[in-house]
This record gives sequence, structure tokens and C-alpha cells, in this order.
Amino acid sequence: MTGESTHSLAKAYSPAAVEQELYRFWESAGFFTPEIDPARPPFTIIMPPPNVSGDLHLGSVLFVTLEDILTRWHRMRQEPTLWLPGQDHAAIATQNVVERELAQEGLSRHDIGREAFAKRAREWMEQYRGKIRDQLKRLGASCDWTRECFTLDAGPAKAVRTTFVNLYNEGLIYRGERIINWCPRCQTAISDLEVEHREAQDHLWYVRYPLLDDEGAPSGDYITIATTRPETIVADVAVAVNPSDERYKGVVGRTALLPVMDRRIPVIADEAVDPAFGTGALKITPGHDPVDFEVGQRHGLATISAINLDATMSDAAGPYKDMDRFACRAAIEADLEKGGFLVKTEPYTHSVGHCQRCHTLVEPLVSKQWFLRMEPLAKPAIDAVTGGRIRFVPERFTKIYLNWMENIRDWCISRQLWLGHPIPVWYCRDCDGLTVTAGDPDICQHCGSKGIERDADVLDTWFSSALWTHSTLGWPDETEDLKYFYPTSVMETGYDIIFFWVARMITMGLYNMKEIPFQTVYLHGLVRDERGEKISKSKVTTKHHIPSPLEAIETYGADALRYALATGGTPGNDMRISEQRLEAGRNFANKLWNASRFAIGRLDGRTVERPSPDGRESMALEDRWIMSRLNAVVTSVDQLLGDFQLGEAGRQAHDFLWGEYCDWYLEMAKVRLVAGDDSPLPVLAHVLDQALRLLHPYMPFVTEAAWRALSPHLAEAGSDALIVAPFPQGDDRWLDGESESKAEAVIDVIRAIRNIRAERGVEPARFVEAYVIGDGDVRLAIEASRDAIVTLSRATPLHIVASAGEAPSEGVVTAVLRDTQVVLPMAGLLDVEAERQRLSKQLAASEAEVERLQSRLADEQFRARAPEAVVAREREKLEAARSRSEGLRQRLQELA
RNA sequence: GGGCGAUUAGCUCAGUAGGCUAGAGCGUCUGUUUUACACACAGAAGGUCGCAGGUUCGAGCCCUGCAUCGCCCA
Repeated sequence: MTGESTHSLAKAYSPAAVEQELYRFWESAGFFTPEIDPARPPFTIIMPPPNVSGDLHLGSVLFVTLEDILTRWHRMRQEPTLWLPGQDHAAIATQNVVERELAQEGLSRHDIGREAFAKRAREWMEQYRGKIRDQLKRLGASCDWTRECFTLDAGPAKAVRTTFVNLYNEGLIYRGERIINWCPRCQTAISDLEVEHREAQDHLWYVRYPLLDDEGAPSGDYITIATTRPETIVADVAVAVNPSDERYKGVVGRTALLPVMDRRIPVIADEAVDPAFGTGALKITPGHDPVDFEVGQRHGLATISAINLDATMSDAAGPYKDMDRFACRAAIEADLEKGGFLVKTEPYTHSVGHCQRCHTLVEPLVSKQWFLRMEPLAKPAIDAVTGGRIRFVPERFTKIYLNWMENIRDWCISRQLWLGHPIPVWYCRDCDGLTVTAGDPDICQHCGSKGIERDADVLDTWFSSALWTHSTLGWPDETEDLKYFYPTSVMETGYDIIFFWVARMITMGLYNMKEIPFQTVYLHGLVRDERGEKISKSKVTTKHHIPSPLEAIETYGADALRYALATGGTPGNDMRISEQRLEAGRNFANKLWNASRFAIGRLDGRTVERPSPDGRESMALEDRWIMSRLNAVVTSVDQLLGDFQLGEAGRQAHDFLWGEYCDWYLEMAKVRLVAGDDSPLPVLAHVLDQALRLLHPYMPFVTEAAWRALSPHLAEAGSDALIVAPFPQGDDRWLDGESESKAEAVIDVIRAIRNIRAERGVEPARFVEAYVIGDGDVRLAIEASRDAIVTLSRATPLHIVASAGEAPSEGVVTAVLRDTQVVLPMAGLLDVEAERQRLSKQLAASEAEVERLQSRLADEQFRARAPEAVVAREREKLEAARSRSEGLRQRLQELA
């Protein structure tokens, strides 16, 4: 070790020592902020804003990594690149966590009131915005903080109000009494999407309702219905059967007496009834079942609400008033039994709706809410995708999106929460008019009265999220950002929010902007722990066997974490993450670091020019080989990145750096360097430089740190920092198949000698005599690589000969390779019988290969139909296998 | 009920124009302080690519059916 520079680089890469300083350097240098240049198209990603309800988990780290890879890659391609960060207020989730915090102090939000609650929530949100910001920075996220947005900021708020007013004025937003999903715990309406259906082991109750005769007296007949919800009997308004059901032909039109309540209800016929379910007769409860609500509408039936917002029974439940819904069920069951109405109960498994946020059983209730009419908005959103203007990656998600869009239902957008965007509607006490405006009105738009009162509700958080692609860029104002960066390039997010978010962004982007919000939707899978469980912050009770992002960063480094996540799976598929993967990532970072240390040490303060393809002919074999491989890999990685194959691209870069550059090129270059030959230095430095560039999007910290030390040695570094250095471009002039196969022949020889040594138990330090048999160009290549073979396989003296006759045949171990043979005299160590067995085994395999290839080539169909190149390759293989078999046979003969 | 995904080495996963003698990491076994790296190096073992058919000169990859697991929608 000569140079001092190597001493300044620690022996093992220490992420903690460089990461935060490097991030500050990038940020303060302004690398994250793009320059608007109308002459060049930008690359834009709007970050899916993390919820401020908590800090990031490993699942969120995946999106950060993937988006940062795309961002850094495009930035290095010298495109004006914007990755716009933000956070989401996540109304219902955040309100829940703040309430939980209050509960620990023995308080509810009602105790402290709206204003104090808002303050509490603001403090919470500020705190978590800060945490999230820090976590993103620790991960190396190269997003433009100067444009950071929060969903409750004034800009997005104005966008929300403007959109609401426009939609309202066009009649697309309406207020109405509809059956909605109510969460009794969150005390708010939620949309269909926020209901999670879970299988429940339940019961089916068969209840007979007495039928009345024409006089209204009990006829002695009954109709038996089956229900999963006996407690809602109190709100029944009819019994329904399928019109085609022969069993009930005579019953339709009669009147039944509702047990328990003694109410007269009609028996009606409706297509919605499935004759195969239960008895084929259903109780109709429009107040508490979505399907029944529609039946009720069709038949002009009354709606009775028997359950209160807190899930207790209402006045309409008569004797059961004030009971909890579950207690009521038990009471009614007992009463039915007592009255002789209960025919039977049987076990029944069905799926039951739960609140996505708190997992409470959802109650379908009739309530006055605001809705967004989706159908007219969905049409253009469907066209944008079917017309190919928006593309889903992986493609299979297109169908999922379209299927949902084509069966779209109106969206309940109002929430009875204290946190979120207030609905911009004012009610007048003096007239019936509504004032709907983006401003802050003092008087009623209709009668001018000052007696107006704002709607107490807020909007579904996803309403503001739907505008995120343009509200973050300044809409409704016509800002320079909006003009330049919209439509954005890629929307990168999880497949689990296609409906919640992606679909709505497309509809609202098209509605507000008359233009698609993004060209590509790249969907990643979910990150699971090593047991395959989904990681989420709402499952606080589940303990995961994996560290939190900060723990992972502190233990393994941000690069290791990013690399593990980026290469751990394939697009759109879930992946598991484990400590072992993180460890592998850390090891790779260390490998990169040490390869750099080596190169920098050998450069020893000198500066080198980049190798030029014009001088290729005079370069050493391994130099030409690694340059050829480098350019092939660069082209491949670039292509894969363009195709969103981020995992595969990262793996290829890894395999090249470790398996080819470090394992072979470095070791071969060392041999020349030790001999005082500096000719490998330009290649050594250049290939490393290119590899660091390739890997920078994946592992920004270690590559930047290494490059910082390397670049002074490059005559044309081309940049002040790796983060903005040009991404490598493959140059076909370097591709050199001949050098590749020659270098591979050399590598094969080294491997063969090592292999024999290991098998024969030769002490590692000992040199062994060896013969390499090869002719023509191969022999020249072997000869040229003599020193490398000697050093890397500890073979001395090494004889390179043209024919088998020039090598000894007694007491030797032989390896018959593709283009060469290796012969090692092993006088003392040779076990003739073992050697015979070893060679026989190889011969059998080789002959089988010959046979396979022969019969394939003998096949006329194959020769006629397979591409010429394939046939030629098979011929070559056959030739090689034949000569290998021949060599092995000869050796066996000599042994006999 | 409809749709989608997964099923490849002990484990976690690659294998995207069908030509593969099926790869990697981790783990296992044998060696090694070889001055870039023991977060490493060298060598080795380990797979009838879920099952059954079919298409093709040729199938881990395409088609059909089935099985198991998971997800989404109704």
C-alpha cells in the first residue's frame, strides 16, 4: 500500500459516517430542485404523500426507494427532474390516533371541543410531518423540498374548494338521504371502499311471519324468512320473494304480520331475491341493508331507522329501545322463540363489513350525506386508459382498474370528522338556499341573510388526494410549475390503492385539467415481514420480526436497506424482507467501498484518461474483456430501467460489479500492477466510475462517497458530484465477443487448476506444476495471460503447449475444458482409481451431451425450422463436446 | 360466483422476445489472516422448475384442465 489516500478511507464502509453529511451536501447544493427549461421535457413524479398518522414503516420505504431510483436515474440522464414530496392529513386515521392520545389523559374530543382538538391535531401533524421528513432524508430521498406540500396547506385547500364548487355547480355533487356505511366507533360515514369484508362464523335465523287473510285476521298460514340479522326485524317493512319462485306464487300480494312488532307488512315480489338463499323469502329492511334499500325504493316502501349512530336501538325499535345492537339481537331471538316464531337457527358463514380503520362492525344506515356522481367522470378516465394515454405497469392491473371504473358507484364524500377539509357549503336559516363557494361568505347567496351556517362535516381525505397531481403544482392558479410539470411522468404507488387513489386521480385530473395526470402508473407490491405478514401501522399489536426503517438504517445503512428492497422482488408482486437480505445489502455496499479503496490506492494520486475504443487493439485481454462486459451491462441496465424492471437492473449491476469486476478483473489487474505495469489503471478507474454511476440510483450514499474519492483521479470526471454525473451509455464499439470467449477460456483454466488443487487437498500456499494444452488463438490468449494464471491458481512452473503429446500422461490429473486441457502432475497425490472414476463420470456426461446434440442436429425439422444462429451454436457445442469426449477417452486410456 | 397472482435448490427469490448444460443471496460442507474487502476469498454439495395433458424442431417460459396458498371484486 503506497498511497496515503487509501489510509483516509476506512477499511470497512461505515454508513453512519457519511450518509447525513452527503445528504446535506446534495440538498444545499440544490441538486434536488430542477431547472425549468421549456426546451426540454421534464421527468416528474409526485410522491404519494405518507399519512401523518404515524411514521414510516418498511412498506413505505419501498416506494421511497423505487421513486428515488427513477428520479436519480432521470436526473443523471440530465433531464429536468422533479420529485415532489408531501404528506397527507389522513383525516380518519389521524383523528383516531389523536383521540387515542387524548384517551390516555382520560379525555375525549368532545371534552375539549373542536377548537382545542384542532390545535392538538395540528401539533400532532406537525410533529409527524417532521418525523416523516427526517425519515425520507435518512433514506436518501432526492425530492425537491422547496416544493413540499401538505394536504391541508392553503394551496391544496383552495384546490379542494374550487373543485367542490365546480362539481356542485355542474350537478355532479349532490346531497341526499342514502344508505351508507356507518362506523359506530369512528362516528362517521365511510365509503364502500373503506369497508373491509371479512368472513364471519355466524348464524342464519329462520323466522315465520304469520300471514293474514283478507279480513286482516291470522289465517294460520306462515311465510318463513331467513335472516342473518334478527335485530333488524323491528325495521322490516315487507317480505319479498323472487317473482319466478313457484313456491310463493299465491303469497305475493298478501299481508304478513311482523312478529314482535305486530306490524302489517306486504309480501312483494322482487328480482333481487335469490330463491336459493334460505327459504327463498327475505325480510325487507330498507333502513339497514343496502339491497333492501333499493328494493324499498323500487316498491315505494317506507324506511324505518331502528339503529342509532352509536349502534344502540332507536325509538323505532319499540321495546328494544336503547339496547345495544348485539344485546337487542339476543333479546329478539328470545322473544321470537317465546312467541313460537323461531323455526330454527343454523350455522352460517358469510362476509361482514368492518371499518378499515378500526375494524368495528360497520352498520348500514340511512343518512344525509354528500355524494359525487361518478359515472360521467369515469367515462373519460376509462378512455384515457383504453386509449393508451395512461399505461399501467405491470399491465395486468389495467383490467382491475377498468373493471372497477366500469361498475363505478357514487362516492360518499362527506365525513363526520373534526379533522379535514371543511365542506364549502353554508346553510341559510332564513331561506332554503345553499351557499356553495370557494370563498368565505358572510351572507346567503340567495336571500342575503347573515344567518348562514357552515356544514359541520369534512370531506373524505381521498377527495383532496384525488387532486394531488395538480394541486401540488399550484392549480387552480396557472403557475409556471403547473404548465411545465403537468401531466406528470410516473405515478408510483402500491396496487392496494388503485381504487382509492389512482382511479380518482385520473378522474379528477381529467376533470380539472382536461388532461391526464400521469403517463405511467407503476404499481409495486406489498412488503411483508419474514413470516409473510403485511406490515402496517394500524396493526400495533402484531410484532414484526423485522426492524423499523430507522433501526435498519442504523444497523445496515440506508443503501443496504434500499438495495434489499429494490432487488428483493419483481414489479407488482409482494415481497418479504428479512434481516438476512439487509445484511446482504450491507455486504454489497462494503464490497463497493473496498473495490473503490483498492482502485484509489493503486491510482496513488495519479490522474488517468478514459480508455478509448480506438486503442482497443493494443489493450490487454482482460481489459478488452471487462470493457466489453461493461458496455453490454450498461446497455442492459439502461433498457431494464426504461422498462421499469428496477429489480433486475439492480441485480445485473450487482453481478457485474461483484462477479466480474471484483472477482476477476481486479484480481487479474493486480497481477500486472504488482509487476510494475500501470496499464490497467485507466480501465480499472473507468469501469469503477461507470459501475458507481450505474448503482448510484440504488445506493446513493456509498457510491457518492466512493466517487468523491475516485473522481479526482479521472481526467474527465464530467461532474462535481455523482448525483448529477451523466448516466452511462453503452458503446457498441467496445463489444468484443472474441475477447470475451478468450478471457473465459483463461478463467476456465484458472478455475480448473483451483478445482483440482482443492479436490486433491493441495495446501493453499503450495505452487504446483501445470500444463495447459491449447492451440491457435486460444494458446496465444493463454500465453498472454500466463502471469495471471500463475498467480491466481498458484501454478509454477506453467507449461503452455500446443498438443497433448507435449504434456506428461503418467501420474497426472486432467481437466478437459471447452477449448483447452489442463494437466497437473500429481505424483504423490494421485489415486489412479479415483482419477479413473472421476474421468469416467465426466466422459459419461460428455457423451450424453454428444448424443443429445447429435440427435438434435440429425433432425431435419430442427435444421429447417430453428434459426440459423441456434443451429450453428448447437454445431459448435457438438464439436466441443466431441473433442472433450475424445480428450477424456485418451486420458482414460493412458491411465489403464 | 367472477378475476388476478403465486407454486423453481433447505429458506427467500430471479429467470419479459420459447434455444438453459435452470441462476443469485442466505444457509450447509471443506479449506484460507492471499496487504481492497473475514461485511471476505477459494472449492463443493443441493433442483424430474406444483400435477396431468397439449402446441412446437425445441417448453421453467405458450395453451387447456386440476391441486394448494394468497389477494381483489360481487
